[in-house]
Amino acid sequence: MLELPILGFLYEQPLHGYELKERIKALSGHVRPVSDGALYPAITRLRTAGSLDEHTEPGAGAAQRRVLTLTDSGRTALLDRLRAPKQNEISDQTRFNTLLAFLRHLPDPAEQAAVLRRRLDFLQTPASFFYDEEGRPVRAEEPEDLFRRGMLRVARATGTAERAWLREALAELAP
Amino acid sequence: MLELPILGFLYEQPLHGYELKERIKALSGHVRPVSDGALYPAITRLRTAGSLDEHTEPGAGAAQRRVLTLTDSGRTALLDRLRAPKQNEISDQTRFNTLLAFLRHLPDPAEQAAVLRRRLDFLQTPASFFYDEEGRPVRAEEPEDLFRRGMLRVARATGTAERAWLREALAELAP
DNA sequence: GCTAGCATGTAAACGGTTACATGATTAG
DNA sequence: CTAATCATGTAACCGTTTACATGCTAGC
Repeated sequence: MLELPILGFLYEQPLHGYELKERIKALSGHVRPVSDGALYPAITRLRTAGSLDEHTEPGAGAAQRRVLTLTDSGRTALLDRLRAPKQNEISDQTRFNTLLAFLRHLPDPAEQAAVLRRRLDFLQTPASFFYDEEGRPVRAEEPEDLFRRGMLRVARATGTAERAWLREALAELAP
Repeated sequence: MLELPILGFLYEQPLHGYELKERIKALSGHVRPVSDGALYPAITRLRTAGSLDEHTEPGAGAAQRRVLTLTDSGRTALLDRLRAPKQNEISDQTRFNTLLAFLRHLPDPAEQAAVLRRRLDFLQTPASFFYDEEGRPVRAEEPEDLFRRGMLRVARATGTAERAWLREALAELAP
């Protein structure tokens, strides 16, 4: 989960850990801060895997910076992950957002479109939220309580907006 | 994360593990299945904590069922968690949804409203997604690439729908 | 005879949170 | 002088995923 944004941000330019932390936090609207205990081990993993090179630079006040650069292998790893996301990166709202944030790095518009299409297919499968155990659609007014009606209403609005955007974007990518 | 839906579903009636698994999965629109390796240890934790009693019943085909019943202490634990959610249960979409699914169990409408208000306050704080590092609002057309524009557009639509619902719901709860 | 569904569990590995630890610079 | 920001790290703990393990019943 953390590795994708690390690779994604480093694709554009070398950065050190602290900068990565800022940017990853911004990706969630400054809502989900990245803990050091998650970030630095993730960097170490990627470095061990050969995706990252590092060199130190004097810090702007404070400790030495470990500036991280993406290797060719790291660049390939990023593109592979963007091209072939795992199913939970398609179905999970938050993970899919992370994917979207870096999808522009995929050089081929057809490959970008394929990812969007997977998400659209997922949002269109009726195996979902809006159907009860027997496959009957659940009406917005049906759930017994105020709160479940709210869940349904918000989920519907979100789905509608996202499907509309995905269709437009797909049209733009494959004119 | 798993403990809340377990307590929530058992609040209504005794269930065994397999049934809990089905219901928790349905809560996510059958998208996020619950693994046994998460469910059974979670049940054990809650039983050890005194939130659950269990007795066995013959299964409908196959193994014996361990039917779980909420204790008084478990009932209190659930209500406490609903009354005073942690901040990440307010800010995280998925977690907040889980909260909503069981919020009807809180007996006092004023307490229900307080939870909705926290979510509304969170959605209204401008420390968010839609503002850049200097606090300036980001326009929907501004981001450089198609995909980031999509993220923004969908996030906006979602936020608008949810805020509208929250305001209506709050009006209904405190007439 | 075989597969899908019912039903429960354990163990290893993984990734994340929280807490601990250090230390320099800059703005109030 | 002191708090915030910059900057990096480790260690204990926790919950989840994944894989392994077992076995019965009902329908094809």
